[in-house]
Amino acid sequence: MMIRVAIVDDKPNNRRVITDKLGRDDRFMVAFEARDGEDFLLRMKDLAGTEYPHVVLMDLEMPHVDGVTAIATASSLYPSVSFVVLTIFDDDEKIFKAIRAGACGYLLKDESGKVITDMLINLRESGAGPISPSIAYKILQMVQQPELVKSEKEKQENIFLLSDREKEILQLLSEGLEYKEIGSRIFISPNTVKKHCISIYQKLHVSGKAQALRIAYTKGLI
Amino acid sequence: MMIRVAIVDDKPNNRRVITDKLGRDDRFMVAFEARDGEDFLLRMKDLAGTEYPHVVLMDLEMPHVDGVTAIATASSLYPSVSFVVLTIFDDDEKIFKAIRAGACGYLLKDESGKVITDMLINLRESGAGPISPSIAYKILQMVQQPELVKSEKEKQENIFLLSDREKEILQLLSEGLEYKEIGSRIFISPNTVKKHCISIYQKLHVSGKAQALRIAYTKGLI
DNA sequence: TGAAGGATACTCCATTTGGATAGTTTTACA
DNA sequence: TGTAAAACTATCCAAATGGAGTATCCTTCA
Repeated sequence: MMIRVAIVDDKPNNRRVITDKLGRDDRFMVAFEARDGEDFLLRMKDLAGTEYPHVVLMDLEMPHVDGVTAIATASSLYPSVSFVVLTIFDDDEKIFKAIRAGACGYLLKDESGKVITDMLINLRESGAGPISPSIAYKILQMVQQPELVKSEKEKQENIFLLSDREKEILQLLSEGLEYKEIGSRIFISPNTVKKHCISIYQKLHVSGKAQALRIAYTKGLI
Repeated sequence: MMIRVAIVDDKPNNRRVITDKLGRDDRFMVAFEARDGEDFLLRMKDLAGTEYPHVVLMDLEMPHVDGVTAIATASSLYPSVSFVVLTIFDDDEKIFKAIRAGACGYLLKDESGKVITDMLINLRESGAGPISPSIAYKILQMVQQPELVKSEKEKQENIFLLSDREKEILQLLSEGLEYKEIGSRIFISPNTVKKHCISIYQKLHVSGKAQALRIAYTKGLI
């Protein structure tokens, strides 16, 4: 059975390129094209359940109703339809919003025709949504650090007026090295390492390794 | 420059297969092999920073110390090293745990040699971790169902199987208190505090306060 | 030119820590 | 109710740590 595909993109040229890529493969047929999210939702309303596309290739930035909104609406109304983002945008926020809206795949437009068709066939056979490798890695990072997006915690590296050497020692200290290990790593005497450590503790107004490391971690010194 | 790869798998035959796959490509060299997580952590300790592998291909189910624990420990201790899971397991929980532990990629063993080498080259060039397509889709679903991720989020804190008492001690240790101070704070003997600390170090597979605190901070244990 | 601060190196000393070993009590669970 | 796990206590020893003091060499800057 042929896979019915709908294409939603505001650029006629983009739609034509995708249609051509799929047209060379007789496992696909383009059910319809839409120029934006609103157009897509209206066309879906006119279809009977048996005419729904299996897959919708959806651009993101479009007039009237954008891709994320269209996916959020349509994935609820038509749960049997798979929504795959096909766009040039690869920033974290768009990826995140599209997935949360209900996209089951995310492809970049620079993927080759064969990669796209292969992944769509696989979607049909195994249910696994198609995802471009670079997008997959960004999604992995979202799982890795859920509250990451508030990046850019200002490194106040110099409020304690540590010298370069002292910052270097502090870094090595945080890696769990002992005086003698640090010494041999940067070619100075363990005694000197200790002297640096004591200076660091004084500048940080702490007494001991653990407290110094606490400040280092929480203030972003390392 | 060649990419140094370490291979961690308890089956000698698996290690040989991977070594062979990489051996045909002169962009790679196998830095060392290890038979389990414990073996891997011990071998890493003996290396100088310049000898660290760029990438570690890690199986998950292994005796002594499993892959997730090894990644959790080593990704804190050696932040410059990339950890890629290479396994036959594709169940959600293993994937989730490995990613949260610090894996930057997840490959299935049935990937061809070329796919693996291509993705490792790409990791080197773009920093994007290699992810098998079917795994990528499962990760996407994790983002889609945040409550699932959230309920398992607490497990992150327990991948090292610290007891409540040990977590309490670790918390106090991070505040820079000494054994006797911790003891009087929670009304136990300093000797007991020390015993707990040593147990913590064993469970975290580290030797010393600084390394334990590093893992505690970077893995969100405190 | 001379003061100030950084980096280096050393000594002496008391304290803290890591590691091993060997127990007892308490708690949890099957 | 028995057993396993966790929590607690204790002691010994070698190593690492922190604290203080002293000293030389170098660069920077007023």
